[in-house]
Amino acid sequence: MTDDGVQGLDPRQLEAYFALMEAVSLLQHHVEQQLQASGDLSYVQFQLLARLADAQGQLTMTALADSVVYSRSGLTYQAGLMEKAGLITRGPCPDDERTTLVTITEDGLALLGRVMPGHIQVARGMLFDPLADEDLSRLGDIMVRVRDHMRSLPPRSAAPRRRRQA
Amino acid sequence: MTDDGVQGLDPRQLEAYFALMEAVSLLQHHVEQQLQASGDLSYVQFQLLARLADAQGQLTMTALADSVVYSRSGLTYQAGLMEKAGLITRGPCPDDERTTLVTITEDGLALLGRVMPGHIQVARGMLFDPLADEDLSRLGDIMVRVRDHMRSLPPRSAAPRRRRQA
DNA sequence: TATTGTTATACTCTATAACTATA
DNA sequence: TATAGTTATAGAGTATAACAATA
Repeated sequence: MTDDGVQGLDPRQLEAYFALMEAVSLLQHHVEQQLQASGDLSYVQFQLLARLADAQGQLTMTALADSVVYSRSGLTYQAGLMEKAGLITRGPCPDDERTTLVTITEDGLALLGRVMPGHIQVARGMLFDPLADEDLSRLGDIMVRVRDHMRSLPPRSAAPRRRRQA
Repeated sequence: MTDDGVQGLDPRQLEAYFALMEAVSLLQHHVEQQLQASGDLSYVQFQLLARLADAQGQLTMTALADSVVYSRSGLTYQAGLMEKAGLITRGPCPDDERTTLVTITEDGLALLGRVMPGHIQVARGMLFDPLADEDLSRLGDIMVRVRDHMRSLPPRSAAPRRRRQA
């Protein structure tokens, strides 16, 4: 809270932060190109497929939007595209008539499987190659902890700003 | 998912990779909101200002575009906005008449300084808080190495796709 | 001929607000 | 009244290609 360096962050911290942001930016760029080339998928769409696969194939729109940090209308847009492409289907939910259940199709799963190898190869070439095995363990351990911490912070698809007048 | 590892990446590597991507996505989101709120800046614009400041205030358009991984036309667009906002100026280069030199203004530097504390605070709250000092050193060390490796890979503003017939 | 930068254009993505329907 | 999802819309951002000027 005092101010040595920029607001109490020492140069070591600053460097770590900026290196992280830059590295991931570069990685994202390449990954996006790979996904586009190999499966005509944007990164968001890839994420959506991955989440669905990870959740036994089904999620509600809201759950899906939350899991990718996304507005619901944005998800509706993407879901429209992906449904048209045959990667997912949308259907009613037996428990709650308001809810839409998104289901990944066979084609969606197949595409995910087809795209994954190249995706991973990019990650390996850019991220893992320059790291020793030990580094990787540490990085994994650290980032899992960080991610879980971040997840525990308040989300955002829920109430961007309303909820202030009854 | 299918198993026996996805293409030779063991689950540990996969988890590290996805945790990294998700954490940085979340971080980016919050940082963007902070920049917007505190300085009416997009993250790209923040990066541009930071690069310029880091380079003693001046860079050519191409150098700037490269340093942010950006198309030159995209940079022209952003530079237009930022010039209009008084954050940078563009002028001729004495050495090479083709080149445009981008210079950060006093206002640009001031804005960068004004925005930085909050920016860092977000990074601290989301990234550094859950980490021990030791973790931070490791993360910094690792990511600097990774970033430098990535930088050493072929860039991209130079020749997007042409250069295939001489 | 190659390179720097700009322009024109077309398109994708994203979010906000208004709306429908259920709970 | 609150929530799930969609729609309409408007705006920001990005890239590609064509272009002008200089090297």
